[in-house]
Amino acid sequence: MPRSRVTIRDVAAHAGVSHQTVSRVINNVERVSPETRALVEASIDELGYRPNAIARSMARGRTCTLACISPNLTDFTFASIIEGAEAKVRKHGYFLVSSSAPTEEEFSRLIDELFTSRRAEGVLVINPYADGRHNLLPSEVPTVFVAARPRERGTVSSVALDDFNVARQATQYLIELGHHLVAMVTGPMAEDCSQDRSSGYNQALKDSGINPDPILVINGDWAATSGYQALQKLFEHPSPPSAIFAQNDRMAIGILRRAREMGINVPNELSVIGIDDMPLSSYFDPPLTTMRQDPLSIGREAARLLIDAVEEHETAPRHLLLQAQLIRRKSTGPYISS
Amino acid sequence: MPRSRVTIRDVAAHAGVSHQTVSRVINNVERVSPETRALVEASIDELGYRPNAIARSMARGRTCTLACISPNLTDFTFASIIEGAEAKVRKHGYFLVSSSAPTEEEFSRLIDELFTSRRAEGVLVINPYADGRHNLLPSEVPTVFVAARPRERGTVSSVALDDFNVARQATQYLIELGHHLVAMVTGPMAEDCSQDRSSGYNQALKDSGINPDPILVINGDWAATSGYQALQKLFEHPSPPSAIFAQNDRMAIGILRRAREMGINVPNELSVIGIDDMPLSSYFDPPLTTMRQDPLSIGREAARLLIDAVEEHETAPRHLLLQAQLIRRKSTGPYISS
DNA sequence: TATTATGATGTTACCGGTCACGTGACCGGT
DNA sequence: ACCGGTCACGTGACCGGTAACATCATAATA
Repeated sequence: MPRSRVTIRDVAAHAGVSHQTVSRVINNVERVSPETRALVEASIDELGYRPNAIARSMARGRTCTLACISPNLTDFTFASIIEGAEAKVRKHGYFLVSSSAPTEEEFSRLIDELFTSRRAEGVLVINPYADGRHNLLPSEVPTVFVAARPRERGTVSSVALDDFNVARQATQYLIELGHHLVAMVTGPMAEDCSQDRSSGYNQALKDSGINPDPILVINGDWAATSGYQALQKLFEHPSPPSAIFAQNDRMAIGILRRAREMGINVPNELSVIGIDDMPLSSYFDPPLTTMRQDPLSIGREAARLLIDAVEEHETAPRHLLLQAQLIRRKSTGPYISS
Repeated sequence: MPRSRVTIRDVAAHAGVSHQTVSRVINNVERVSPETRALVEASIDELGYRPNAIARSMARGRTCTLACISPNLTDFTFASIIEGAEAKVRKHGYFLVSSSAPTEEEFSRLIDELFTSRRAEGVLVINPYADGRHNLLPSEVPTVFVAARPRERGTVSSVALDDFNVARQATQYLIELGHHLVAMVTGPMAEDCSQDRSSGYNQALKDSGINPDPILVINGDWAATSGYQALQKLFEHPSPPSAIFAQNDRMAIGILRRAREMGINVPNELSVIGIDDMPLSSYFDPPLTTMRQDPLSIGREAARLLIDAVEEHETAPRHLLLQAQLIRRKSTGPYISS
């Protein structure tokens, strides 16, 4: 790293003005005569001057760096959120440092590294878990939660899928197809998300005058395996469901897999719907009907809220709920009485 | 952002020493007496002092920030590489700014933003494309290429899958199962990766005394659709292959899909192998046999090389090739003559 | 004992910007 | 002609660290 870069004072000397005038030019401050401005700009070009972001951070006390902490970077939904946020953030002149923190302990360490040394100006927390991460945040750091609404703290903004409504629509769709025995496989019930999706499911049933049957609700853990096992359990009953709402696609895929093994025809004997629209979900057998969420938008919106908070355009916490779109594929079909 | 944070001089005043002594303590320089050190450390604790990373960057001329540029952040392989690199980099006290640059133009703009303002000390470029990205890099910036070996420039390090060897193993496996008509679906032939995988395939055939037949090679584009179309084309011939080596899993999935539609039984009538081991590839129908690569390791290794280059432990460019592991699932089986 | 080395610590400048304020030229109004 | 105000620009300090050098007491050496 050569220290030989041209500075504001080099430009000043070359243009025959003071360094402050150069600063004014590069910051587009008015109080500079057109001639001087032109002169300085010529010098800048000639010397190939570029402002040093570090020095600027130092002087202004602003780093133009935002952070994003996610349980991992590989999950398609998380990665899409990050991609959306990164693009948005960069468009506004910031950089995004994205890190993974699977555990609360790592989360805490990361927060420490990022903020006590004053590297980042704000943080976007992707946290589907029902844990205490929000308690680990220094209160003065602008924060936006994604994919989870921190219940107690009304002080930070959040962006999430409208879980209740999306689940309601998914369930409603199955009901409209004529199914009355509609089962559900949930995520971990400790998580807000799973609870809200469950509420949406119940609401849809009630709206259609169907009595929710606890036997038709199986708790899963988002992994495909748990869907696989859930189907097994559901079909041990004398009157198994004719449709299943899986709270995410991975579990839905597990259900499809087990159905194939058990010789259950999807969609003729069983309809399955998920949430997410993972990549290649149209390539499973049968192609999966699902509620497509738009994680890129979630990321973009979250970034917008964060930037607003950092720049204090908007101080009051806001909570955004985004919708999903029903993607009809081959894993769902009208109810056929056996 | 309150400016009210405690600085090195506050600590100095509190401990009754000079700020330089405090600097010595926090940097673990010897020349400090144990008593003074203890005194300063007590003051640090009491005041809750944390060094300001920006000021440090300013003074040292080092930012402790590395960058990673990838075509996107959502592809599972890319995301895993980034996750591996991020963890490694952070363990060494750096931060990683990961950005997506789908086009060369955006790549160029990003490089400009990252380096002309001196924010980043090195860059990790994930670039599977056969384009001119390496020409857009300032030559003095430490760089590591991932997932592509820049052909001309021997000056930057690289980490990649050993495409040749992995493809050879995949093909060899099919041959060992008794197949002689082994087809291949390639990636875009402009890319090194596709070429090397093709060479590996040819080598495996030659090793077994099988004459490569150009009719059995179809060019794809990595997308599932191209595998889908490839199968169609391959089975238009009077003597279709009994096995297909797809250069990635997505195309293999497309092949499986089309095979199902055409009533071709996999693996009895057709064996299919891919490369990658995508998530859920065991949930397709049938579960996909594939060569599992370890993108986390690729990321880690790339980060290691980059840090070495930045810290000049190692100046000569190095080129790492990682291996993959055969994962036997249900999409491949012994050759059964029809 | 005088001299020199050495370790512990303080002083001052510096990194490359920004900020607050100072200064002189020029303007219009009385 | 005098005065206050605005405009264009310069001066010096400052952000919070680090680096180079100075200083001073003490220990080792001649």
